Amino acid sequence: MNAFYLGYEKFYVSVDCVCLGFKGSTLYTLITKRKFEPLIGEDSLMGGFVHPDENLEQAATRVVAEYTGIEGVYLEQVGAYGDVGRDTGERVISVAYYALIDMELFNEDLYEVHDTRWHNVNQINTLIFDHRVILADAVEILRKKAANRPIGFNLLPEKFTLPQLQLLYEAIYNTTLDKRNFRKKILDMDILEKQEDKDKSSSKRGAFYYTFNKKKYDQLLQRGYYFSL
Amino acid sequence: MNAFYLGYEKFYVSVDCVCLGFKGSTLYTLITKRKFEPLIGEDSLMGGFVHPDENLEQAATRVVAEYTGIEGVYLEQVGAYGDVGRDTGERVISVAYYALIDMELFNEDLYEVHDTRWHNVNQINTLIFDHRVILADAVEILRKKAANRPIGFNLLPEKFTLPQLQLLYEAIYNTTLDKRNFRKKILDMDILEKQEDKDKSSSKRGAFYYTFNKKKYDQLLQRGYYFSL
DNA sequence: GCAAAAGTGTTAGGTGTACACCCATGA
DNA sequence: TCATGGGTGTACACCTAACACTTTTGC
Repeated sequence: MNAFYLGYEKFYVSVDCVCLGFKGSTLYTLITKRKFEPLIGEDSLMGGFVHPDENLEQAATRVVAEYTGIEGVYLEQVGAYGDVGRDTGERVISVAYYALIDMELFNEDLYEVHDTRWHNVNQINTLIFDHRVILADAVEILRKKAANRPIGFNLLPEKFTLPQLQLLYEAIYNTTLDKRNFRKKILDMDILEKQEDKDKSSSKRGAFYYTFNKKKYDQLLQRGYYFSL
Repeated sequence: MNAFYLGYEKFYVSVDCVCLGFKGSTLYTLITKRKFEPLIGEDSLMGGFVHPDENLEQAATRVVAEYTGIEGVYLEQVGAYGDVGRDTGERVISVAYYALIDMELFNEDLYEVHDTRWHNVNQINTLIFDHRVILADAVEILRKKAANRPIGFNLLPEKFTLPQLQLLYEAIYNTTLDKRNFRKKILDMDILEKQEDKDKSSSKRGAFYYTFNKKKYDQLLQRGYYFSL
């Protein structure tokens, strides 16, 4: 116990998690109804207080698992939010993370348990406190990151098609991309494995499945290869 | 007072500041000797505990002013660091910022007051706790940011020369740049104002001074102009 | 007059972008 | 057989990167 520290105030510290998912051609984020006062019942990001025995990222992992049923998701820190009046109940300093969720793994039983729903990222209205800012910052960081690192795969099932992947990037960047240019670029990176089978759910002809080859990706990274989409 | 919050633990929250400066052709960072136990006397970033009545950025501004004598520096958040054992005294969650300092404004009286010194960023050895990681992360973020936003000017005096500016970018990216290409690119952005007078300190011929035109820069930003260096 | 840094244009190669048609299949 | 989405190659414009010589001036 160090005497020096004693003169200073302590704070509640929480983590707030932006859970992002992708389905069809739109990006979704999970929103829950706040369970306690103040602002009980209002739309909110998933949050929780940090425990004394866990790191920040562990806390975020715990919260995401609690609300989605998925362990070990891809997490990235968005930043710390500590304005004096941001939480209208008490002074709470929050560390925000975004999580990339494969929506196929989401446990739908939890919809009721926590009163959650997936919302189109571009159609979010009011959220409590500064959660809209956190959401906007998270999406912004995802955009930048996705432009140099192939992290989008975390939003897709293990097997996905190129049209699906393109729709994902179009949703992230909120734009449209040229099919031929997109395919050329992504295939030239040599980090995808073409599968034998096809997804026939969205067309008669069917689109070949691909998988992300993380081993190849890591090798290329080490050789200083620069990815950009 | 909300009953719900009461069940949770509170934490010490500090800010740690990476003060970056530039002189000659090298990037410097300010390092201080820690003033209290544990690890008293060891090399450390500038830090301080957050006060109940201030935001995180205000805390960082306060700490930077305390150690440099400069108010209102350019600040950017690096992230939150909260591993359980990171501070070997108590559990402290730290929010890190980097500050871009015009070294000409630095108050040298403070060298003694706080036992500080400027060190070449590339020649930092051991720092306490996770401060080396914080420093590395800060420089990394600066590099990325400097590539799309002309923030380097915050490291230079109001009037600077193009050779100086080039040396700055070479220091940030740790590389060498072609003089003609660099000048063309930066002048084409149309955010610099050529002055009448020259800096004769580094050559007989002298190099023209320039100033950064923030108004023009903001206009271009609003028009969606994309900067990149 | 010479040393030392400031300043100045052009070209080739590569990268990004625009663009249109055929293919496979189920209904 | 036709409607629907999957899959493929090329040409041009632009941007990046490489490169060498002249100018100024204090000593």
